[in-house]
Amino acid sequence: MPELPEVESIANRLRMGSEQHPPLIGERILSAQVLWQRSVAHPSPETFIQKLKGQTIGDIRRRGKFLVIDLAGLTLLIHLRMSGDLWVESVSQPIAPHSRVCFDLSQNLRLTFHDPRKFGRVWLLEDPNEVLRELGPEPFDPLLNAEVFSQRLRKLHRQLKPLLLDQRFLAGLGNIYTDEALHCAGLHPLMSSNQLSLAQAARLLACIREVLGEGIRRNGASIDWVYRGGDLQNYFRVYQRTGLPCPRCGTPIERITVGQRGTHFCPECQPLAP
DNA sequence: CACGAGACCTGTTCGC
DNA sequence: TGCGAACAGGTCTCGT
Repeated sequence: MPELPEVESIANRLRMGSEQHPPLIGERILSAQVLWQRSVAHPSPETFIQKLKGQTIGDIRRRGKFLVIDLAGLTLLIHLRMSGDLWVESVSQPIAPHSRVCFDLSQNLRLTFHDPRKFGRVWLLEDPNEVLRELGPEPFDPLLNAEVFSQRLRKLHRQLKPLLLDQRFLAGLGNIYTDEALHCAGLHPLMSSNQLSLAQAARLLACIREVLGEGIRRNGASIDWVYRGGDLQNYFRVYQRTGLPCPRCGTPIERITVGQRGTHFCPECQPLAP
């Protein structure tokens, strides 16, 4: 589910608080419960529960699609994958179905990792880089300029869509924002990365930042029963718009499957060079 | 190295 | 109405 803008929105809400709950910074973890064992990637659920007890929440931030929660000498990483979300509830509430890991906090608060599809994972690590070092650069990293991006694209021979989804190449893009960025840049999802000119690479990078920035401003996208909060879904240009007119030229949007992912594009604005 | 398929999971929507 | 198929914001692993 959540891509960079959704994870950033969630991290911001947990850190700053909202109308529903106070900021979680400084909250003490009184106890943790693991309701689905495989949701804890590391360490064992028993050790996870034992080490978390009495910890205090430091900063809460985002790296790629990971939520990063600093504790004292330990870091809690959470990846929401397809259907994960984080809820802040009262400890007096019954535990909702599909809750996988619960953290009971001071002030009668409970942080719940809710994940119907069970794909999400949490890690408790002394060194978060054990997991995070595999990630590519952040899309907004100022060191990632057009020249650097162009060279990274050019030294690989990969289709643009699967490449942009590869978190080792760039951290944070998922299916929605990749389709939107490729449409913005006028590039076909099957185009080979080594064929991009410097100008095309520069445009693609600018478009990635534009669509992610719009997603962050709108607090992400909310689709179906998963994740509520943002409203970017009302502004999609191609994603889930198969057969509807391209907002730029009016040609019906097409849907193909690339790397087993639904892929939406405008055949007029995003031609595939021979 | 690059790509495709299968696995991991549950819930919703679509087509007959 | 019922029921199976298709689909869903992600990632890993294996085979070619």
